[in-house]
Amino acid sequence: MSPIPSKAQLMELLAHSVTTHYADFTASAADTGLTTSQAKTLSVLRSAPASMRSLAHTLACDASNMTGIIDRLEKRDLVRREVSITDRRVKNVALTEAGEKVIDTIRERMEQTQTGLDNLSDDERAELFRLLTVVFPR
Amino acid sequence: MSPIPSKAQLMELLAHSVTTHYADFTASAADTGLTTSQAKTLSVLRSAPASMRSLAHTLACDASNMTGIIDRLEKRDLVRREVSITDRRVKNVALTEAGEKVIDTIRERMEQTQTGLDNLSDDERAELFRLLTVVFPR
DNA sequence: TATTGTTATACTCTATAACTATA
DNA sequence: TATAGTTATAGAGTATAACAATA
Repeated sequence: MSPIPSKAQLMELLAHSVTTHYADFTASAADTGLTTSQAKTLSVLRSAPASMRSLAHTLACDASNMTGIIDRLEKRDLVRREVSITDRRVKNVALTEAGEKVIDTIRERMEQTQTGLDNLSDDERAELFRLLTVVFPR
Repeated sequence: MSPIPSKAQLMELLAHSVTTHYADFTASAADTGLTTSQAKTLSVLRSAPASMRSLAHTLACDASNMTGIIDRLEKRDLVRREVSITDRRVKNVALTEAGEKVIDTIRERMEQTQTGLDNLSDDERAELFRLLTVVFPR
């Protein structure tokens, strides 16, 4: 039997995993000339457009920060602002086609880079998925 | 049997775990008036003093960044610079007693915050530890 | 009155390049 | 000459506070 790791040991390993994963994502984003925050924003928008306010909430930053981030993405034609029809105060941010391509490219690189997952069997993947869901419930 | 998650699903969950863990650490650090980079630096120094150069390497940032980070920590008496005896170009950075207290406090809060780990049995902890080691080898 | 987005401000992090003092 | 640390610089992220437009 393998020894039972202490909470501290698991935290340390998780922190290491976090750092590794984070570094991979940052590197993939940097390859396309994007910062981490910009890439995260595109990633959130990949599933659906979102208002400035909800973007700030999802990315866990102040709403005032989104203005600059979206400004820079819009300047590169990766996103566009659209005034909401139902509430003219709201601006919905949507990916352009170029924006979709960029985030898809980053995601593909991530899949190729993170080869550690390829070391797991199907059963092990399912188990890791389950355990992480327990530790980090959504 | 549980369904086998796709690589993309696992990546997404890992990203979520990353974000959660990162947010917890950032919040714990902020409670003591520290930024993430500052808290990480204290964490690295908790085990042993280190030169500016090796700190930059460990924290994966340019050496020039360490000057400012250590300046701010030193201004608050959390660390101190000591010129190396063997090589007078080198400055070893060490935690002060106050610095030790601060990082220990942050770590204690992290342990209390991350209750998700408490949801796992001993066997599950051991298995999560093993799987993460395979995915993120050191 | 409350909310959405923006602006202004100040601080921190980040990389690059040039500098100094040592080796 | 090579290396360790610093400085100068510029761009980006961050929070706070105040503001205009809209609800």
